[in-house]
Amino acid sequence: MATDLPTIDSDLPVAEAGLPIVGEARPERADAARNRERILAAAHDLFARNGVACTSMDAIAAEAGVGKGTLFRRFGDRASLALAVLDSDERALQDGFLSGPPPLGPGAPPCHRLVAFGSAMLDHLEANSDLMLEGEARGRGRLTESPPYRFRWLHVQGLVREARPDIDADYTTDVLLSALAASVFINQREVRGMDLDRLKAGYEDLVLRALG
Amino acid sequence: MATDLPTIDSDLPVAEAGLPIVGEARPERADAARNRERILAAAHDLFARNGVACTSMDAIAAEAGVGKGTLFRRFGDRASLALAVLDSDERALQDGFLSGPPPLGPGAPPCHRLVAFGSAMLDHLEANSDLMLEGEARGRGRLTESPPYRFRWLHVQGLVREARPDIDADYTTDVLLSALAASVFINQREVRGMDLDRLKAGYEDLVLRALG
DNA sequence: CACATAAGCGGACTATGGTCCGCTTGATAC
DNA sequence: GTATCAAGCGGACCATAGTCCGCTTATGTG
Repeated sequence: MATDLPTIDSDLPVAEAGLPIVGEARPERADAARNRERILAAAHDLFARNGVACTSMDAIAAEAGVGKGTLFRRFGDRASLALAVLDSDERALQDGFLSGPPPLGPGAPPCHRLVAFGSAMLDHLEANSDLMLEGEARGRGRLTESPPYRFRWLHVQGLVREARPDIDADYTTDVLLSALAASVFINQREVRGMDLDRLKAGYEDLVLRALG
Repeated sequence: MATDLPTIDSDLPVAEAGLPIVGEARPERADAARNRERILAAAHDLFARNGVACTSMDAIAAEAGVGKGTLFRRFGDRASLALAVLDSDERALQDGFLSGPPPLGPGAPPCHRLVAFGSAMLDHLEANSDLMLEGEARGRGRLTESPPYRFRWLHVQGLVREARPDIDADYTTDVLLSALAASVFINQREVRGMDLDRLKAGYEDLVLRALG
C-alpha cells in the first residue's frame, strides 16, 4: 500500500497539497469531516444522476446542505472536487502499479509494465472519463499540478529510465502520458469511435516502438 | 497557396464552419466587416499588452467599441476568437507544409516531413503558446473540432500512412498531435524548463522510433 | 429616392465558478 | 461549567463567458 503517497484526500486545495506531510496538522473538526463526506456523497450522486458536465457547484452545495463557501473551502475548485470524487479509484490504480502483481506491479520488465500501465489507465479512463476530463487542470502550467498526475509521471519516468537509459526519459514520459489524456481518450472513443481494445493495442505498439 | 482550405476566417462559429463552401454566402455587410477588423485589432492589442489570460471578452468589446453581442456573433466563443487572432500564422504554417519547400513541404520522405512538421509546430507554439492554449477547445469531444486542428490531423495522418501503411495511422496521428498540445508544451517549457531544441530533438526521436 | 427586408447591433440578462468576511461553534484549557 | 479562539461556516457578492431580443441600418429593388 501507498498510504503516504500524494493523493488528494488532503484538506488543502490540490494546488497547495503537493506532498502533504502526514500527521503534522491537527485532525479536522468533526463538523468539517461530516461536511466533507456530505459533499463527496452529493457530488458522487449528482454526477452519476445528471452527468458531470451538467452538475453545477451550487447544485452540489445545495444537495449536500452546506454553503458554497464550505464546498470551496474544502475542495478548492471544481477540478479538485472531481479528483476527490475519483480518489478511491485513483488509489486502487496506484496500488496496482506500485505493489500489485506483475506485469502492472513490480517484477516484470519495464516495457511490459508500461504496457500494463497503459491498459490500466485506459480502463480507468473508460470508467471515469468525464471526471478525469473535469480533473485535468486548465490554464498555464496547471497540467501537472495534481497529485495523481505527478504520481503517474514519476512512475512512468522511472520505468522509461529503466527500459532505455539512453533516451530522454522526461520527454518520453510527457509523450506517453499525453497520449492518455482524458481529452484525447474521449475524442478517440466518442468522436472517432475507436474501441478500447484498439486503443490498448495502439498504446502497446507505441510503447514497444518507442522503447523496444 | 491554400486559400480555400479550412481556416477560421469564416463568418460562422468554428463549430459550424467545418469546411466552408467558399463564395456561397453573400458577402458580409460593410459594417460587419469593419467591426470584425476592429475586434481582431483590439484583441490582438489587448492580448499583447495585458496577456491573453488577463483579457476579458468585455474588455475586447469595449476596446473595439462594439457591443458584446457583436463580438460573440462574429466569433462564437473565446476559443474561436483566439484562433481567429492566430489565423495568419496558422495559414503560413499550413502553406508551409502543403506547398512550401521540403522537407516541410512535399518532396521529402514522409518521416522527414513529419519531423519538419514537429519542428514547425514547436516554433509556432513557442511564438503563440498562450493563444494556442486558449484556442484548444474544452469539453467533451471538442478537441478536434477546430479547423486548424482537423487540418493538421489530416496532414499527419496522410504522412503516417505513407510512411508505414502497416500500422494504425489514426491512433499514431492522435499520439503525434497530443505530444504537440499547447498544454503539454507550456508545461515542458515553463514548468520543467526544457528548451526548444530539446523538444525538437525529442519529437524527432519519437517520430523516428515510432515510424522508422 | 422610397421602400422592404434581412443582416447586424448592443446591452441587459443569465449562469456559474470562485472569493470574502462577519458570525458560529467545536475543541481545549482551566 | 466557563472562557477562549481558531477553525469552520454560509450566503452575499464579484467577474466573466455566453444568450436573447427589440432596435437600427446597409443594401438591393423599383
